[in-house]
Amino acid sequence: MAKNFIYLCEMLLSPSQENYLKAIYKLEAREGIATNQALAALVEATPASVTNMLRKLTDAGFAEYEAYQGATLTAAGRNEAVTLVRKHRLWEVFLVEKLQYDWDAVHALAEELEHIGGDELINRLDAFLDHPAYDPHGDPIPNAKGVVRTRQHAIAASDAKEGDVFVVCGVRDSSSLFLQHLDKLNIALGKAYTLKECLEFDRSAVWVEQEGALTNVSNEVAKNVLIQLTDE
Amino acid sequence: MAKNFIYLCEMLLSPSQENYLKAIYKLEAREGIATNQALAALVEATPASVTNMLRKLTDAGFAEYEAYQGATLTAAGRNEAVTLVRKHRLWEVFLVEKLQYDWDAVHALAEELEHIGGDELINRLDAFLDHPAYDPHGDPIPNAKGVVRTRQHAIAASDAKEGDVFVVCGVRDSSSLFLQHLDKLNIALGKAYTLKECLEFDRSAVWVEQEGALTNVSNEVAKNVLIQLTDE
DNA sequence: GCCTTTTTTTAGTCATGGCTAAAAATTTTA
DNA sequence: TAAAATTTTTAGCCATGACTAAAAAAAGGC
Repeated sequence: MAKNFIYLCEMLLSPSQENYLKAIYKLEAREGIATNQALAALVEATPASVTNMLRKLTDAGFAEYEAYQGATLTAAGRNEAVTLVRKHRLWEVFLVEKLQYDWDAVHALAEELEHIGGDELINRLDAFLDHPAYDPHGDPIPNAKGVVRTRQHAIAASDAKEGDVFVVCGVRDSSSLFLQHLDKLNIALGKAYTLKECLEFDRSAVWVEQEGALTNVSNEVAKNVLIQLTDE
Repeated sequence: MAKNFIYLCEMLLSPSQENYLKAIYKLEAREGIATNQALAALVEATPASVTNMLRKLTDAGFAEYEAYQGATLTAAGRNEAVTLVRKHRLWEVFLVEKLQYDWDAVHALAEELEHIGGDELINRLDAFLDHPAYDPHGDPIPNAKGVVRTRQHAIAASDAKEGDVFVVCGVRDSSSLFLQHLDKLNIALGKAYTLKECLEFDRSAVWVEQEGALTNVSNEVAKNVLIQLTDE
């Protein structure tokens, strides 16, 4: 009877555990493997705390963990992580679209909100927001089944060539500092530009808006802006 | 310098601490004094845990607490508690109005959401919802300054007399069980009725809807339904 | 292949917020 | 007013999730 209970009762994760799963998920995507140290940096804890938590997540069946080999997610763990990403991004859409927050101010709040409630809440929020495909930073929102559609044809703006016509569709850096810098440059998601000129000296570039306004974009900025080339 | 920091840095409360403040607030309103035992029941903990927490809240300046005398809130504590009530009720409005939840299903979620974020978030939510005055259960929502407008002229339906015409404006019991029972009786906030007959035998009553439908309402139900008598 | 450096783990602590069981204080009853 | 019942507190314990400092393991340099 007690054994049955274990099977019937869905495993509950603490917010802290959820953050670790999300961190492993991000690192798997970024560098293939989640080292102890990288995890410590992401969750803002010490490596010792990470070891401790990884053991728990492994015991609970959400991660695979071999000493000195780094962590990977199990199917269950990946599922949790994707759901968290979904929740995070949907709340960001809500905060920007409905509560009129600036795109650079929503991360911390979404980080709190993503731990609330279960599938019911998030699916209702999704419907209320009209099933958005992207969050305010251009990142794709996993659907209710956990499928993440990867952004097609997106490249870093630093890889564009003179004469290219493109639309800004995402950012690599979602920090408030970077996003506010884009605001100052008048660069926003969905805007179209033509790359007028690449300057060899500092690898910066001159972008032309459709209305003719010129923007000088440093290579450091361009590396963190994602674009889609358009046909013409 | 360190001393200044204390003055400048707003005191942060844990979710658990916030729940205690809310509980004291409710008990103060309901019975004037918050006994240790009543608090234990409300926050679902043991009296020993309550003693423990009350000492912390007293040290932090949010409650006054004399051994064996029960707890009261300080101005700071009351302020926190009212803000929590405001957050709770605004989230309930959001869940019912925007996410189409049933009124009997929102309490637990609002209980989680009320601990998220600060004034900025809740004031934006308030504006988004168009500054609602009442939550889905008819309870008044404190404004941004912490002013709670008490419901005027509300009485228990069990105090109505034969021939009285009234509008349902609130409930005393927000449990899912009771609210679903009201659903079955077709009783909802804002609906108008005439009290056709009081039955002496079991103190139940017959209500007539404007469209003529009859509802038999037990005294137990009537005691938990709040109404406003209308002129005619 | 050994020595140094880096990474990870162990061991021991701490704060939070619970718990139980027993003791103490208060209130009620007779 | 004294005994009984209730309420509150104390004392000691537990789990979670952090931390530090030291030990151990792995990786790199030569």
